[in-house]
Amino acid sequence: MEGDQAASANAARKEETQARQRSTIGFPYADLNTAVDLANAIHDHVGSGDCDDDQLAAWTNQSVKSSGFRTQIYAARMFGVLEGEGSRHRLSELGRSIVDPNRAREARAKSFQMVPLYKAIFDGHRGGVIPPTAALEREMVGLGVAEKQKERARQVFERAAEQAGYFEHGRNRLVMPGIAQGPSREDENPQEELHGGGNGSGGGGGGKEPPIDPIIAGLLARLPKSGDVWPIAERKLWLQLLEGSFQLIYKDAPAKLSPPPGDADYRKEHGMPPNPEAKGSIFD
DNA sequence: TCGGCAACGAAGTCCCTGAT
DNA sequence: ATCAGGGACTTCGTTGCCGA
Repeated sequence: MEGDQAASANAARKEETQARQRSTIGFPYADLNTAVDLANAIHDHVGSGDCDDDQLAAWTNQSVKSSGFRTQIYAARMFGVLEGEGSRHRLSELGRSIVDPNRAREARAKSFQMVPLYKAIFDGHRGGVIPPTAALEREMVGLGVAEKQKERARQVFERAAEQAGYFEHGRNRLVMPGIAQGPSREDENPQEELHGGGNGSGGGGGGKEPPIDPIIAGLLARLPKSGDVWPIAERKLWLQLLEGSFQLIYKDAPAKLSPPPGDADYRKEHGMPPNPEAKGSIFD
């Protein structure tokens, strides 16, 4: 009996474990101000030198073992403010800028875009209006945030955007704060500059528009090679994500100019031959 | 000496709860 | 509803042991 109970407990536990989802895109669980606080603590005590967990925890009145402290360290590294190996920490170049009142504004703006999730959202809504809460959370899930973390991710995102100055033109608009734009390479891709580069598909911020939106690039990167096995269900999911991304990235034509024609209507209107394969949606 | 494997610890992540 | 913090869990890299 006890064996049965243990077995069912194990089964339940396994089920629970399988339900547990991990995010596939990086985002911090603590906001930008938290990262700046850690940076200030290091700057105040050792300047550009390094310190260890114990010291940093003591300076910020925390316990090394608390998960809160670890979350903050992780966030500070993700914002590109701190760097180091293991339990040693020091200010990164960006961290040194962020504790300098003359450069803090620019550094905060750059830090915000060090986070892959935030950069993807920023690039996806450049010059446009960000969607309301529920839609924004859905978008985050689409970008790789775990379903159960979407709310927390959105909350931290909003705080960080506020703290980095991206909401200066209203909370529904993500606008890079006005800073003197130099020709430096760091402006074009701060993430590569400070982390020795990722694998490139998400890059392309800064002055120029990227040739392909990072969201689309991310989806393309997940496309299996020709000849690989790719189940129908997964293909549909991929196409749905692509469709959602298009809605997110591209503006629709003004209603007056473009009534929503069906494929047949559209072809007729534009003098094209009828599509022999037309059977409704691409998802059919 | 080398390769396989298990144990262990650190880092990263998720979830829950109490406070505001 | 949101925030803050702690506990618990998963993942991954390292280390040590053992047999070939």
